[in-house]
Amino acid sequence: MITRETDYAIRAMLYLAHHAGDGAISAATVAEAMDIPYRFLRRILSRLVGTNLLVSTRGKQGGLRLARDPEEVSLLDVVEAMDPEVITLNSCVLKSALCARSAYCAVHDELCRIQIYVNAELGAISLAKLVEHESGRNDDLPHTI
Amino acid sequence: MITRETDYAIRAMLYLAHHAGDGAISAATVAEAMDIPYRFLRRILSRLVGTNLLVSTRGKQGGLRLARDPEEVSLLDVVEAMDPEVITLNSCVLKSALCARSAYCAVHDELCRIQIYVNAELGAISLAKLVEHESGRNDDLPHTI
DNA sequence: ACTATATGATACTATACCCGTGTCATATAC
DNA sequence: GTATATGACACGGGTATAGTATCATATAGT
Repeated sequence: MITRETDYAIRAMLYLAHHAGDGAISAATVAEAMDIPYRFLRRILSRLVGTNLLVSTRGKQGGLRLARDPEEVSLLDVVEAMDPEVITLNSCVLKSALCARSAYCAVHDELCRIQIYVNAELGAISLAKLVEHESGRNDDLPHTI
Repeated sequence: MITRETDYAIRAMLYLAHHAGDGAISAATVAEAMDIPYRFLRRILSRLVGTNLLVSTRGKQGGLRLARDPEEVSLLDVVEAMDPEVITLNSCVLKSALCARSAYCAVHDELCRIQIYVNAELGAISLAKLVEHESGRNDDLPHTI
């Protein structure tokens, strides 16, 4: 399950992707535009900086910007940055040691197969693709990116 | 994320599928065989009865049995019985009303697409298939179904 | 140099969910 | 009648989620 924290992270990344090339953008600006609690967002952005998805500059005129081109950042990157365990279907998929029976467990095999597909799909969705989709449909609507 | 409760439910269903035709099996037997805390399992089985996946008979010689053939019960059935929100990738996938921007949200669209695939996959995995896989590989191993 | 503006790093709280337990009532086979 | 089984709740500890609060630090512009 994608938590709200991760959801906010995606929104923030999308906003920054949409404004890539505009220089550094402050957390306050992102919070306002994306309707995310400021202090909560601060911690999220901090994490995204720590995982090298964002680059920050301090002080006046400072802020955040994407560390890579929007084409080079996937939804999976963002999700994994926020939660190393990703959207894991079942914990036994992640740590097979958790389940004594995992070596012989058919359920485990099936879940792993599905999990691999999900991760591949998320990895194939770039921020650029998402931004393109959104702006193509509703440039003038309120509260859109 | 599949919770441990759901995981137990799957294990229990698999055990009962494997012993389909053997008559009613008590919760105590399932708990012992599948290494699930008895009282916890009781509540889980109660839920599976309530959602018509299991049929129970009370009293001596009573217990649980599958309400349908193992071929007719999917992993999705079990997961949905335990948690109506299933393995939902994101809550906005389920209740679009949660997110004001969902109508124009590309992320929402992509997640829905993946979610549909996941559900279809889970729906295509029957208990019979799982039991067949397991027993084909390790009939003599300890702690297997 | 000073100040306003920006992030960095923690620590804190309240709520909710997860996992498991405990108790008592009720039905039924022998 | 009694042992055996499920039915229906209520309770509690631990942990994660969602959000807040505070202070330190860096920097652009005056």
